[in-house]
Amino acid sequence: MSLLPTTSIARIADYDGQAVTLAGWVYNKTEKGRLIFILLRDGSGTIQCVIFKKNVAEETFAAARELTQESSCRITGMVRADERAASGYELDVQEIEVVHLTHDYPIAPKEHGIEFLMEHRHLWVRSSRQHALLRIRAEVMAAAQEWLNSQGFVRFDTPILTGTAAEGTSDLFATPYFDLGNAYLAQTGQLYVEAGMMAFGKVYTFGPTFRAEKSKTRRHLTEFWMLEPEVAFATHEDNLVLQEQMLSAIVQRVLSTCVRELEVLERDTTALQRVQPPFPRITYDAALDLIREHHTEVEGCRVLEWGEDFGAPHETLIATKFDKPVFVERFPTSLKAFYMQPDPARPEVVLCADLIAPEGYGELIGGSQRIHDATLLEQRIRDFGLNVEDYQWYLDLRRYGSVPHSGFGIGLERTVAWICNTHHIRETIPFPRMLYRLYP
RNA sequence: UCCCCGAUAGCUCAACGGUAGAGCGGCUGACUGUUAAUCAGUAGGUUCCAGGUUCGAAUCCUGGUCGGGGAGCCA
Repeated sequence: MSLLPTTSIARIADYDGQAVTLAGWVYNKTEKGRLIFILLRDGSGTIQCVIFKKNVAEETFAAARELTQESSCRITGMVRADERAASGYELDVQEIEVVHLTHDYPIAPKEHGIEFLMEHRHLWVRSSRQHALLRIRAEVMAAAQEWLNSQGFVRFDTPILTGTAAEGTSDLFATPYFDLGNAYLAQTGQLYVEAGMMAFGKVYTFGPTFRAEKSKTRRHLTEFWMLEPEVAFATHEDNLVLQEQMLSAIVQRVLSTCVRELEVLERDTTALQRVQPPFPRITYDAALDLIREHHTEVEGCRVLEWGEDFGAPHETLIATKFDKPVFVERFPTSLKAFYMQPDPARPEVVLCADLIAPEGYGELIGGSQRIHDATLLEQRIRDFGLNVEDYQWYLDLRRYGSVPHSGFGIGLERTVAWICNTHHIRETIPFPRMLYRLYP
């Protein structure tokens, strides 16, 4: 066998005219008698390998003939630029080493139903479209963290097992926890990240969060990833600027580093190129006016009274009125979490904002300035019917060097779904957890 | 939790109360430019489960299971 070091397909252009060894899996194969084409993928890309019977040893041609879809192999050959090749290069094969011969790979190169594909998610992730989506997910995660790090943020990991419901709202997954009763899977790192903020100034937590709600839509998972930055001394205004800068940086980086993936997904990138600060802002009150004026344009979109929350149709309607993500700020206090700071000019609303994505992907970000006064915070905990004893540590943050501060949470899967323009967020995470999906 | 829809070959589907079918995939063969190749041949069935109606049920009825789309809730 060849002694050449293994080369990645992504770097094949560097080896034009040279012999290389590639290691990967057969993505597709076409036999034409004495000529065989093998489309090889190695995770970094795909390349067509060409085998002419008269140009190779008998055992090499025989090996090429027996290769099936998703068989693993090492292929040695000469890299040759070719205009007929989709990637611009082909490999003229000299040797083939079959590593493992696959029989009856379930996912054929044809249309499949979603149930079948979800049941084979562990194999489906090899397919080009899924590969592109998950590659962009990884890039969004890296872009977000590297941008925050460059701005002086420190990653501060918050617990997944918690003793109480953080916000006291949504349904939580419970699990027995030794002699301490139930533990709950975190629905947010919000409260804990505030402790980190008081220690490091600018922090973020990034990890899976869990909601036991029986949501059954294309925008919901029971396990999803959330990135939650928190900044000391930051006002509501500072918070919005941070959000639009971070999201713009993420989108622009994906545009520059994931060109091939966006092509695979057939994403119209002109809409993404517009994602630059500043983003439009409207108040909750202005949003109600907008809904009143245009509600007939979206099915199921009824006029709302002041104090009612938006439904999915309302968010869709608002999104259609702007060509960038749009902030809706200053919601009625009763609609939001207990820890949000009242607007000093209008105590009936809080200094918060939801960022609604264009193209009907719903709320990407929810953020707010937090209450920094211990007395007010304790009062709000009681008003919301929560147990003050559970929040003593959280109140401590306001008793020892309290400062105004703000933060937000951005849903990773919704962000990726929007950037990729994919219909359902279940394709933006390797193994989606949903109401009726716990396997594989 | 509520509303709507579905389950037939490995996959995607047809058969609409009267013999269980096609395409793709698999296998065999032909082919030196295919890339969801083409052509010929071939194998492949507990029609989701349990009852019921009927001379006869994939088809109609009842219950269940599993799944899909949406709402609410949320990110």
